[in-house]
Amino acid sequence: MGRPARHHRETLLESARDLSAQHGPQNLTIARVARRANAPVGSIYHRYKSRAELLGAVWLDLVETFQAQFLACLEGPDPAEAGLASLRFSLGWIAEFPREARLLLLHRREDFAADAWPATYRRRAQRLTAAADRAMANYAERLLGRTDADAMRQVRWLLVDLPRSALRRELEEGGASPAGARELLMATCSFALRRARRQAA
Amino acid sequence: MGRPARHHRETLLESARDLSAQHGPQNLTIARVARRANAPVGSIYHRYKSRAELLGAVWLDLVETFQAQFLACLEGPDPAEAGLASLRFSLGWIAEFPREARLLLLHRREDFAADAWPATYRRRAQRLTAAADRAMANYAERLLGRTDADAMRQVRWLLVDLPRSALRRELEEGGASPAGARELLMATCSFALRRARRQAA
DNA sequence: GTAGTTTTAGAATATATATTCTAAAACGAT
DNA sequence: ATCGTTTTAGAATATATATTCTAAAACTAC
Repeated sequence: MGRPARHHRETLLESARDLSAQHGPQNLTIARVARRANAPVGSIYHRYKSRAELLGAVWLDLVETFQAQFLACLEGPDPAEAGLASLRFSLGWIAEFPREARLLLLHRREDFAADAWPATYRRRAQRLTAAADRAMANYAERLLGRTDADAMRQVRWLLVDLPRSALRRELEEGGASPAGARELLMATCSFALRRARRQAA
Repeated sequence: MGRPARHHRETLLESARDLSAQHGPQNLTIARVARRANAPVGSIYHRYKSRAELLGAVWLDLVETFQAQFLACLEGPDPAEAGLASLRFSLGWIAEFPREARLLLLHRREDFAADAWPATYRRRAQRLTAAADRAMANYAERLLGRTDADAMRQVRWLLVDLPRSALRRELEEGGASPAGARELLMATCSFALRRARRQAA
């Protein structure tokens, strides 16, 4: 069976995730991961073919678990209410996993060396965007009754960008938002969703 | 007077700005700037002490000119209307200077090597944030009648983050937003500003 | 023309970091 | 115990890029 492993994929991934959250994925170095995990660099390359693959694993793992739950929120019967549910889910998620949230909200896919990913990772990423596109189109059809470019854009803004703008600041400032700020966010999203639907009708 | 200069601060800065907008400031290399400007690297170091100083000049120039105009929009008599005016200004600005807008919207100050800036640059940056803080506090007082942490947060979200969420997508998708998306943005911001004021009263 | 100055020009150097490589350790099976 | 295998361990290598350095060019003033 060979020499027993002291350093496993999962623990190395955790070190990489923590360090990426702390210093940003661009500044992740293999040497740092090694130091944090008390592992030699050789062991890291034994588990991951390259830095790009390690960073890709961080990103894909995170996005796959987050996105699945996020999109599930959109399935509710009333689209406007479902949109708010997805926002509530996000708020809860970043409270529960602040480190992971930093990674998703404060950095972009390219910061995780996406242009050097192996083919399998590219396929995983494509599946993610395909699933998101499907869900967005489905949601657009239900909220606005159409799925043209304009509709997709509105939906993406309503569900992704608008909430993200508030969550970002929540993270950068540290603690959870005060009551007033959160109320304002919810009310605004609620208004925007209902107005979009009203205009469509 | 010495040998006449073929490469001036300003033209080198332009090259750096264009390349940063195209490939991201993190990926700006001195060699690339040299090639783009048809200048030897020595001439670049003759004008700028370091890569950090060059990137800092890109960022500071941009933010100083943008922020001054942006904050001026907030001076109007009716705070809610002034907030919308600042949004209109931003929309016009990114239509007029799409390359520069990429830099401001898609990247953060740290991406411009802010941690290695010389003291003079740090001071310029401090002046910028001080001016922004003053303007935000002043605006918060006018819109909400208070300037505590909660109020500041709401104002920052209303004036900065919320608009930015839409402008970001506008840039990433290329062309200007379709009519529906822009209407939705304006209506939402208008609602949010007025609701914040209403709640405060 | 000579001296002084600024700028060009790009080669040489330094440094950081990803990646590879060699040797040995630690196990199971025979 | 020996062999085959997996993993550790970290030194050696490769590469990219910022920065420095030396020489010369191109001007002005005298």
